[in-house]
Amino acid sequence: MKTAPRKTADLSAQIAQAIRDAIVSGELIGDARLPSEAELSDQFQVSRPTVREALKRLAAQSLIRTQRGASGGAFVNRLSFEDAYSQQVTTSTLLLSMNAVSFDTACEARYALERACAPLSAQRRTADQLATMRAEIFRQSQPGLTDEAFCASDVTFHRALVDGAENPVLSYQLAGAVEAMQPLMNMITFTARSREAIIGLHTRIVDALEAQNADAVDAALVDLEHYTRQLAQDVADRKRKPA
Amino acid sequence: MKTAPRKTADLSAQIAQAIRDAIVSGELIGDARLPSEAELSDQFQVSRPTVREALKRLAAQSLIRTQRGASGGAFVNRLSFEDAYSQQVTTSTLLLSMNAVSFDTACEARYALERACAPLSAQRRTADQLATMRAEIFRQSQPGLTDEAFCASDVTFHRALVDGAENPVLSYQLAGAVEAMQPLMNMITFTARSREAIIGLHTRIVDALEAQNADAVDAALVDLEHYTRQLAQDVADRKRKPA
DNA sequence: AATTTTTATTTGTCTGACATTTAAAAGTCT
DNA sequence: AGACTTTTAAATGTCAGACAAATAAAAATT
Repeated sequence: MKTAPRKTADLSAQIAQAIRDAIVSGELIGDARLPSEAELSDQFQVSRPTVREALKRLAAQSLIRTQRGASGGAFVNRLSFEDAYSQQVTTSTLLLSMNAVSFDTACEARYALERACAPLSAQRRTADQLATMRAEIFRQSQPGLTDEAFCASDVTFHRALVDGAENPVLSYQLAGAVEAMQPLMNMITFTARSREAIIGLHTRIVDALEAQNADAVDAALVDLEHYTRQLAQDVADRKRKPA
Repeated sequence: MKTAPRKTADLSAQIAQAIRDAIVSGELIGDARLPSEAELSDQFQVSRPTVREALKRLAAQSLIRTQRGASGGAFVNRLSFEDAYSQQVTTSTLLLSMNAVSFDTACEARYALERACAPLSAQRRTADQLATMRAEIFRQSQPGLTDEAFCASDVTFHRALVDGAENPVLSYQLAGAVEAMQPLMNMITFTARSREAIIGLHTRIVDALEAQNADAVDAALVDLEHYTRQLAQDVADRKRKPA
């Protein structure tokens, strides 16, 4: 019999967890300096390399940063929205690419979340954000644009839509959903006609936002979702039964 | 003049990034075995401790796992929803606690996202999820429940609501928004009367879900958001001008 | 007083060793 | 031959001690 897996974690993992707990519980406040590696070795009764492995684990999560030199050391990071945002994007991207999430599932999630932002965006969008969106629409209408560039512009457009809600927590949460879709979107080849259709829907969205008409934004997003899923469906069909 | 900050990253960070890129780009596929630490030392021309620090960084992001023993080594992790989920929760929790996000901002984001799930949940919720929600409502009605236990039950209730959408990507994205709010919610003291009101709203939500009435779910969520924000407002007022 | 030099501290990196775990190979017995 | 035990080799985990490099503070110099 194997009595419980006995998951004795590595020392470095244990130490990382102990420090992480201290940070999460507020025992170690932002910008506080941790003891030096030598002191931590003493405290935890392990060697310095082991302590260092623990610290690198925390650094990988943006929980601490390190500085060399006198009065240097490891400091508790005041997690910025940017840091959290980029972590969110890489995690989401990997999750979508490695877990074989269907395009429909990802797409459904993305548009459900985006529609959640729409009413707030319609209410609060700034002139600046409207300008960004119109600029991206213009870019999307340029002939000779690669599919990748079209997708990248699409991401920028939708990020502006999300940012319009003027809620950093929403922007952060949505970052993953929107950007992680990009690799999936890149599998679609956009014909001139489909680009035109998307640009038309984007224009409807901006116009509705400018008019602060939340219902119209929602309706346009619903149409855009359907159209996007239809495009993906066509790609799948064509693959199954090529010309 | 300082020409560009010259952020020469640590060797371990560079190596971690190189391997990360290989994973993200699909060059290293899931469950693939990385070269041994000794081989990596050779390839990157650094010492083994440096390689190990790099590997620990990747392990902290659940990108790899390591196994000791003969045919052991570092393997590319097939990122599971659970892993991504827990990372999402810790990042979100830290972000909310360290960035002094206002209760209103967090609450607005949370309910906006939850309402995004509501229509899908109303359509797809299983009997199992409804039962979970009703069980939590019953637990919430028990007298003598601590505020913390009440909050925890609240989280379980809302997670069931989100899971009802039967979209793992949505569940993953929402995990952070819902669970990260818990520390903020814990600052609220729930009177018998406010608990009763919340339980009433929860019941409205479950009933509407059971009836597959999306609009009614949405309306109940709107009411719940307003009520929650009112409670937080009361706490803030009471603190400013105590009895 | 301002500038330069020195010094001490701390992280970054290396070398080499040993401990521990684990799967596979080799050996042994029935 | 087949099942069991023992040995072995490969890999990660951990340690100790050293030196390099960066950096801020202290000391010395102009």
